[in-house]
Amino acid sequence: MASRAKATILDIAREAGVSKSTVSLVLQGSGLIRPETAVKVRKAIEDVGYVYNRGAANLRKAHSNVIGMVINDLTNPFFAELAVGMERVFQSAGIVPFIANTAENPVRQEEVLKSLMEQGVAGLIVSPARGTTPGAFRRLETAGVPVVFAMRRLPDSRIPVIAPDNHRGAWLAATHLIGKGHRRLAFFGGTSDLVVYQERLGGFREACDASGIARRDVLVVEGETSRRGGIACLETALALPEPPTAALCFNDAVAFGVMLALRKRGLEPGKDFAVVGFDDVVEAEHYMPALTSVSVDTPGLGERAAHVMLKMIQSRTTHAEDHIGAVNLVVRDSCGPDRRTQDRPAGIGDAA
Amino acid sequence: MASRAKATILDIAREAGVSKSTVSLVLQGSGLIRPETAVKVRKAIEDVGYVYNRGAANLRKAHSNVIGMVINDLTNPFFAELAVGMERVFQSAGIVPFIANTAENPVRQEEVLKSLMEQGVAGLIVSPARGTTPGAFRRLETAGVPVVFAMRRLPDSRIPVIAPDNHRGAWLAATHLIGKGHRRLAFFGGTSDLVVYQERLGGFREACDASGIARRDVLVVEGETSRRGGIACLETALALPEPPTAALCFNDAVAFGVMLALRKRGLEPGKDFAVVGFDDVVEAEHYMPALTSVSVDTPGLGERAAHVMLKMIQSRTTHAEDHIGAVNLVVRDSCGPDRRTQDRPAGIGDAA
DNA sequence: TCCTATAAATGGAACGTTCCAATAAATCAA
DNA sequence: TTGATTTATTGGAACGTTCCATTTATAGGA
Repeated sequence: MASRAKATILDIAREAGVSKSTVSLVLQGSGLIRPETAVKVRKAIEDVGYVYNRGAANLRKAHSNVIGMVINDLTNPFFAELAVGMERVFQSAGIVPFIANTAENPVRQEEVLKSLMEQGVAGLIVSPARGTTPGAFRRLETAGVPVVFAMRRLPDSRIPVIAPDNHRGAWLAATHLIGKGHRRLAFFGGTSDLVVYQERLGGFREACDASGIARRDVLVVEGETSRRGGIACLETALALPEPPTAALCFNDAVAFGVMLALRKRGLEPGKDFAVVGFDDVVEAEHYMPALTSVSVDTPGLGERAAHVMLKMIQSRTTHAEDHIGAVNLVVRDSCGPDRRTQDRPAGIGDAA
Repeated sequence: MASRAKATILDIAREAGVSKSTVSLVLQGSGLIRPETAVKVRKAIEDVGYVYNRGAANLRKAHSNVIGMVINDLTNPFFAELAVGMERVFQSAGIVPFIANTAENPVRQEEVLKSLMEQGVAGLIVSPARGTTPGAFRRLETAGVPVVFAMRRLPDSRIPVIAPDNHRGAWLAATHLIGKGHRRLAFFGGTSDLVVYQERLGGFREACDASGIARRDVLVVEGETSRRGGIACLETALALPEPPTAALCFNDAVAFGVMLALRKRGLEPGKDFAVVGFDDVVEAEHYMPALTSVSVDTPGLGERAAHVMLKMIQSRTTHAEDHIGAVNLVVRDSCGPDRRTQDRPAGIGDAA
């Protein structure tokens, strides 16, 4: 029924009896056209079922209004929370961010970035996949497209980063565990090729060292940053002759896996083994037992990243300051005291 | 450092000493050009740091290669699973789907659809937000853009739908509950403006009627399709003089909320109150207790939707057959028998 | 040798928009 | 009235590609 060939501004112009330039002006909301003319044009736009062709417009205009969001794991609810924060600020700027998933695969990431660039994005917010090569963002840089890293960073790059204070978060968590009387600790999940991993492990180690925990009493098990990874980590740890009694997990997904694996073995998370997560996703509060976790204000970081992006686009620069978000430990039920401490009658102020 | 103005095929042509047409041919992988020439051109492409301008190309070409995916709730892991299925098939077709979130907001959805259309998408896979007006997709239709609905449908539209057999799934779940001896049942969550809701509630009702459960013994509580909605539903139900002993929930998120609220009241899900979910997201298996849920093969539906989309684009049609996916009930630990039945010594084959 | 067939490469028009410079119409100052 | 100024509107060139119709080079057949 509808006219087959799609309508252009020329069709609108004919319909409204004005020139294409006038239509263009109306489309851009220019104040130069007479209100009555604008009304007439807008009516014609409706009548012909016009769809604006942004591709054509971008041919002339300097900037598009598309912002891409490249994330490494869509199934991790953490990133959904991050995305929601960003969307809040982009929405009020009249921008619709497009989300693309790389599924932690650098090759896929390459494709995604290429596709986004070809689309002419105005900017990119990226949480790089693990194993991303240093040169992966070279092209973006030479093209002058503003890029912001969220949550993760690349070893030597000059791209601005929005991330939580990983070092401090891990330090907080470890200190808490030690304060509960634990003396053999573990760090579960993640891989050393991630900068975040280094930071979190660093904070963890620092707290252990400061409290005089011997190096041989801290166990580090690398693994996938997922529930499955957590399960695997716990299995490895408990197979050891002298297993740890508490663990800080790389993120909440890992922690959930650990709790699951504990249950499968008939152990009670929090009582028989203490576990702390990282990120504090909304599920953490609702788990059984509720997960103690390092809260990073995820939507807040998303908002911040979006703001930085907007500012970069506006000032047509490709640089910006890093932003390290404050963290704090949310203590819930997943980490009680060390069993050995617990066996003795515990007095008030029973410190480690 | 990099040449400021971005390179075009003309720059490549100059660099390689050929015509722009030749470059274009190489870009499209045409077999018409001599291999040595192709190599020369490809080198030039690298040298000038060229980025393909898809907007310009789409001006001439009939179809773009962008497919949009519009989902109503990014934070529901269910949709992440759906997206993952789709991505699998699109990836092998060399397509990067762009995901956009509407957050269950029809106004936002309007913006998202508009933006995607302006971008010149080749097709759209949509899970419409609740409260979507019937005319919301009119524009898409007149523009001849292929659209597929996933999971949700609109009352009177002719747009093809990929969805699970909601009626049967709910029927299965209700029958299971009744078989466990429950006589006062509830349906929690969702709102009647959703077609899916009608279908699921319909299957539920049918099973109740068939088993001779009186209408006044089935309670229907509408609510948000989220954890929070589930909490609210349970509160309402338990405030009643004769509360139900079991509930089928609109989806797993609601079920999680219900279990949570039960715990808060000191009740044990599965023992004191039976709950069944819908969708069977991966978390269901890992919950405490593990959630009995209607499995719909989410990634499979995603794949199917993507295939249908691809076929529609290829055959440049805007119609396709609906696809109703098989479902089955995965029985786990969240629904034991009715307490009253349980109080009596239960014999083998203790049927309802 | 010339003609024809095939292979490879090319120029130019078109796609739908924006933006500049130019025009036309309306208003004002003298 | 005339010229200057302001307000609305407009034609045309440009943006970076594709694709058609040509041209040019290469080879084969007589």
